[in-house]
Amino acid sequence: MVTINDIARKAGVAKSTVSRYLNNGSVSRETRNKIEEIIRETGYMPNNFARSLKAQKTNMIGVIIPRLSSASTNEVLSGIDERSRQLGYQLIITNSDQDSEREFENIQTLSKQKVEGIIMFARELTPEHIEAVKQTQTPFLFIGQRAEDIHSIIHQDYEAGEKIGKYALELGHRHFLFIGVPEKDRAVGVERKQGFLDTVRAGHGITIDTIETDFSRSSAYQKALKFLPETLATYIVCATDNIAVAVLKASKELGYSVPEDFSLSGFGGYEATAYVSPTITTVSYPYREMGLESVDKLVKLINKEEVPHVSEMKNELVINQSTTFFKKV
Amino acid sequence: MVTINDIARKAGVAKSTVSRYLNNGSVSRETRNKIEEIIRETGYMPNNFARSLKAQKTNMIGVIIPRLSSASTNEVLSGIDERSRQLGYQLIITNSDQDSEREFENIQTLSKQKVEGIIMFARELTPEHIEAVKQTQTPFLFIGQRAEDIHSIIHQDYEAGEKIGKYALELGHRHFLFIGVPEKDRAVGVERKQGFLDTVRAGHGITIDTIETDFSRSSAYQKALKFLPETLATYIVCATDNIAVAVLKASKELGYSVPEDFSLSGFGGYEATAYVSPTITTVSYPYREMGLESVDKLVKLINKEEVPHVSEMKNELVINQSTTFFKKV
DNA sequence: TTGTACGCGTTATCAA
DNA sequence: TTGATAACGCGTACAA
Repeated sequence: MVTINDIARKAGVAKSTVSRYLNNGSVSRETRNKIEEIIRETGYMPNNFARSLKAQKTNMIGVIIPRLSSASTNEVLSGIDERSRQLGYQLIITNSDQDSEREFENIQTLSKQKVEGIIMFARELTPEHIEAVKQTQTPFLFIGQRAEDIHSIIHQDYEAGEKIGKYALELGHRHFLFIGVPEKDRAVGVERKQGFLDTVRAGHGITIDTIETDFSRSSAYQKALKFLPETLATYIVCATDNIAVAVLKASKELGYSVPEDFSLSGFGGYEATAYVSPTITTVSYPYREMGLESVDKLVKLINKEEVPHVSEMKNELVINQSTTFFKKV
Repeated sequence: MVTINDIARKAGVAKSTVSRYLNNGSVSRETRNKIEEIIRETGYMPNNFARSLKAQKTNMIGVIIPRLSSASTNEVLSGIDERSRQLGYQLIITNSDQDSEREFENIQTLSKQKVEGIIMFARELTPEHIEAVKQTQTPFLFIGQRAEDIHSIIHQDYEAGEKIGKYALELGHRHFLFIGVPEKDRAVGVERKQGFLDTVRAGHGITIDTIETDFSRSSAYQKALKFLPETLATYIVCATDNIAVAVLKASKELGYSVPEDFSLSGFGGYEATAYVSPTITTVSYPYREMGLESVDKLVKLINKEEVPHVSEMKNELVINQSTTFFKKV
């Protein structure tokens, strides 16, 4: 490897001079030219580790994501990438494969890398998670789940549930089926659902059935093949767009038509909802903006500025073709 | 920051002893216990930079991707993540936003980080790219595009095109429309297309029209709204699954039914092709395996082992509902 | 088993 | 403007 020493020797100057050239640039024209030439010749590149070691700063931000193949995650990630780049931070993205053990590991790894801050996409939040984060001295930000004592940035999931509930009632529906996910995920499994339930429960003559699945399309599809023929619901609320896409698929397979036989909606606002037929009514979440904001917030944390414990991102009902007025049958 | 020196002082031993404990572990029971306790108390974590600086090894692999929101990219990435984890490498993922300048930047950045090897998802490959890579002393691997002088791992795109061509001919089709992408992307824009063209051209009474779009769904959708009413083709070949999904969407919008009015196929084998109706015939690419193999190959490069310049990944025709026999109209 | 001393590549301080 | 030197945190000969 070619080091600053090599450059100095070949240029016939002290390495401190080369260093000065590299940073301030305040050197004489003559030596500057000489150094520039040697650097070009040798293809020298400063060693970031030595630099970080000295400067006690890495300019790196660590990100922990649950999986690499999620549309929403990637949107947020894209926002994180953009903003951190603007701010001169280098990103280290680690994947936990939806496994808590690996989440702990990744927190450790990133701490050892001496990243200046960590952003973690939270799924379920156990006491061990909180503990692991507190151990770390590194500024920390959770995305997606509200956490005690630790800063977080979340969606208004309860409100999103309310929006769908209100909208469905307005359409005249009274018989609902909610396809949810496990409650370990508080944001999606509890709040989103509760917002919906609290809203529709307020009405009269309402029936609400509930089914639980996971975040994968395939599970939702399999389950839908079973429950669709049995349900009396005229409006099916899916906890995510992926689930909605899968249920729609199963509906067609079984010969139902949406929204004639029942209305159907999701949450998220993924691109996929716009490229199926009918297009799916959903609540659009500002994923990219969330990524931008999360970096802003983390950087404030790094700089020890005051920031609110929880930041909430607003969302928006998007009405598409998959929902329509209740028709008496 | 708590360093190995602090631990040593508090434990009343030399830092070399602590270091030995950290690495070999060969210390007396007594000191071991003492050190362990102090480390637990202080939450000490070794500084990876100092470590890398000393060891001249970072155990990091750099990855350059064109964008964060691509299904195929993420599948490959997932494979890369899995294998590099198994092999004890830490991943640094950087995003180039489909911009050549940023690709060069990222190559630089990763080199400075002293990653041991770089995997880059290639889009278009210019002489500047080749030059930038050669500048770097870092072992380098291109994914997705064949490159002179530089190691690469690619799909059998030409063969994939052949498969679709052969299949379409067998179904009795004679009038084709190929929806392609710019030729800057040699793999998809040239080879995939050429494999198809060379195959169907061999027959008689064939007509082939060609349209060019980009990789986004929205562009393909907009264009499809225009060309679908005009085309006489009975089989539409889309260069990617995303394009196929968009064309299918436009077809429905316009009142056509697939495959009754025309057959339609894509390339890639994305999950999305299975969750639309009709499901889309495609060629399934082994993205995840490609990720695994690319790490294997890069590691061999790092260890200066002999490896073939180009590795090819096989693919497979997947027949779904969007294609059927040609029916005389 | 333990401790001393040095070097990894860089930057910062201070004197020349 | 330049150069000598110390320091960042760690690992490792080598000596004790």
